[in-house]
Amino acid sequence: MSDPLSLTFAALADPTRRAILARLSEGDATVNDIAAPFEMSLPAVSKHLKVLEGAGLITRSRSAQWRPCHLEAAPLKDADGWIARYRRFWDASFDRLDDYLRELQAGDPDKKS
Amino acid sequence: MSDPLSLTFAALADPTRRAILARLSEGDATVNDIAAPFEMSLPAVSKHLKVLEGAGLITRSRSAQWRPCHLEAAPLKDADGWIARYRRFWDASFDRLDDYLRELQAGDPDKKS
DNA sequence: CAGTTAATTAACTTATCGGTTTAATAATGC
DNA sequence: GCATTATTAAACCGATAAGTTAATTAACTG
Repeated sequence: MSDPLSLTFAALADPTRRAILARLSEGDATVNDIAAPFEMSLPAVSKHLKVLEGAGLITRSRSAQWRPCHLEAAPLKDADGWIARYRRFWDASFDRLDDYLRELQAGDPDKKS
Repeated sequence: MSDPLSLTFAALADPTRRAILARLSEGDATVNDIAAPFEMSLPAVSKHLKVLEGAGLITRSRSAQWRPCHLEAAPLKDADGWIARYRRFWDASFDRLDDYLRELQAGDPDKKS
């Protein structure tokens, strides 16, 4: 029933899940590794991972008895795309034209750095 | 109990509330104006507005018996700031240096946060 | 095989969410 | 004062969220 963007924002609306994504931004990790810093049970962390997976923010592979988690940024890109339309409200340098140009750049696969 | 960022993402995790913000991005509006496009009761919309207000995404003033709603983008800026750290994962043109330069550009013009 | 480690599932509790209908508050206009 | 309009509050409901503990699955190891 929930659209992808709602799933993404809902997944991000929890500090534990945001911390998990931050951890994964430094590299893949197993469930136990991910759970270690948190003062909650392993099943609780497992549920958070399920929410993140449901939102497409992580994927899980299998390696023996471990299930390494991997960050998937595509939904974050979509969330960013939604927020981008409001940038002009907080940043004077992003007026409508700038915003349009930025979206062009973001959507263009050629790499001009 | 919820931190501001969680409140913001939770508020965005509903298509009705996102549509309300989109409407307000075109100008202030009263509750009835906001509710008109939706197939739900007025109290339901009023509750959504309360959630948005609780997240700091809107403010409400009073003008006679109307309560015009106004978009407040500051929490969106914070949400964007959180997501920004992941930009390098989906956009090759935003490597760490580009990201740093972007934040400089975004942070300089108005220093009100 | 038995034992250990990794992770998930099941069952349950408590709280919050998103909606409803009905009632109340607040301001305007006659 | 009384009716009308705008908005919120109260009470309620079903579904979902976030956590727990206990049990289960899955894979490795001696």
